[in-house]
Amino acid sequence: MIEEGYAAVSSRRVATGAGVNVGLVYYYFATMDDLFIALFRRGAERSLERQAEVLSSPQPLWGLWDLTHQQSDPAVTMEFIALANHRKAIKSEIADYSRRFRAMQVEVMTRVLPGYGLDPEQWPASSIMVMMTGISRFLLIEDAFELDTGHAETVALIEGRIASLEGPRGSAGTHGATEPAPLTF
Amino acid sequence: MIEEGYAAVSSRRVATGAGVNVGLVYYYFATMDDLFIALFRRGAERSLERQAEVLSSPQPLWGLWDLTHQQSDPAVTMEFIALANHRKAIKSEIADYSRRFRAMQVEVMTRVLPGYGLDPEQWPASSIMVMMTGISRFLLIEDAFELDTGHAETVALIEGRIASLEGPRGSAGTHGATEPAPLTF
DNA sequence: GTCTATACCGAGATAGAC
DNA sequence: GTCTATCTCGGTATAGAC
Repeated sequence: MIEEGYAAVSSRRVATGAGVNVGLVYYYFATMDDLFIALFRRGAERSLERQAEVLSSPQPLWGLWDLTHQQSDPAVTMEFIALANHRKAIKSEIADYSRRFRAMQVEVMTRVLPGYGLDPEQWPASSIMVMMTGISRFLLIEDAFELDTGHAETVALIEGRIASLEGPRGSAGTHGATEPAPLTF
Repeated sequence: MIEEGYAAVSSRRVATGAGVNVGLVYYYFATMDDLFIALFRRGAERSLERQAEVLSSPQPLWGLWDLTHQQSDPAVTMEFIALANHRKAIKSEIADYSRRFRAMQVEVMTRVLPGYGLDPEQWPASSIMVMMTGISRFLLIEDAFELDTGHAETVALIEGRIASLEGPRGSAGTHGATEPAPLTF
């Protein structure tokens, strides 16, 4: 899927890769869509766990930011999104999990951000999450195309804001900046 | 391609859709990749023209922001990105055009943003473009999945910043805010 | 330039033996 | 559970007549 795209994932190739017969693939997964959904679900569950971990850390913003840059292979994500464009079952599966990811983020951030001196009226937790996620995903996609115009500057800018809110990366406990950070995310 | 994904685009179906014979498709496009590249190029050229237009308007920030929300069908974009993951020729085609889009944006913004009172050290034009593009693309993708948590808030936030720099949407000439806008993008 | 005809392959999926 | 065998379809691509 990563190397050749979802269209290259066939029952025959899965069988061969597993050292097994084609019929057996259909014994476990009635259709190829079922197989894709099982694959997605397994990955999503793992990611949910990892997100829960970093969100419960002393520096959830740093945790989330770093998580995107490490974990998520943008290629496989793009494949699933493309798949979802024309397979309803997969689309709703992705939508369900995305809601859970977002809900978990917003729940934590709504509690944490005011302590950082961020006015929730001006900087709603949900917006912070949408913007942060959008930007980091976009950076990864561009990376895959070897596009990097403005990337270093953007990373520096975002990480500067995170640091002003949570203190330097890895310095657990020093967050809750003494001088209320400028409201500039 | 939009309805069923790139994998559903076959020489046979293209031929049928065009009311023409399969052989003729291969007469014009030696391989299906050539056809995809031609398709992408045509769309990209049109988009480049539209971008040039809005960038030369009196409110280039508003123009760019609105352009993403109107024009770009995220579905077809996703399909091309997925395609690019495993077809080198398409990948480099997309990369080339992306560089041209970004270069055009940065060129204009580097001239324009200082006049808005934005310090280029703190807010490099390239970063503004990366962030704005990333966020608006992300919003569109989520929309396709009927996810809208935080969307309204984020749009309000971004549009508020644009308005503080360029004045209200559509009010050409009133930009260059009289009171230097707070440096908060 | 457009068509007919065809070669060849791999896809999804099922039946039925073991 | 696992395999063999097979059906049916649609994919890419080409040769060659018109």
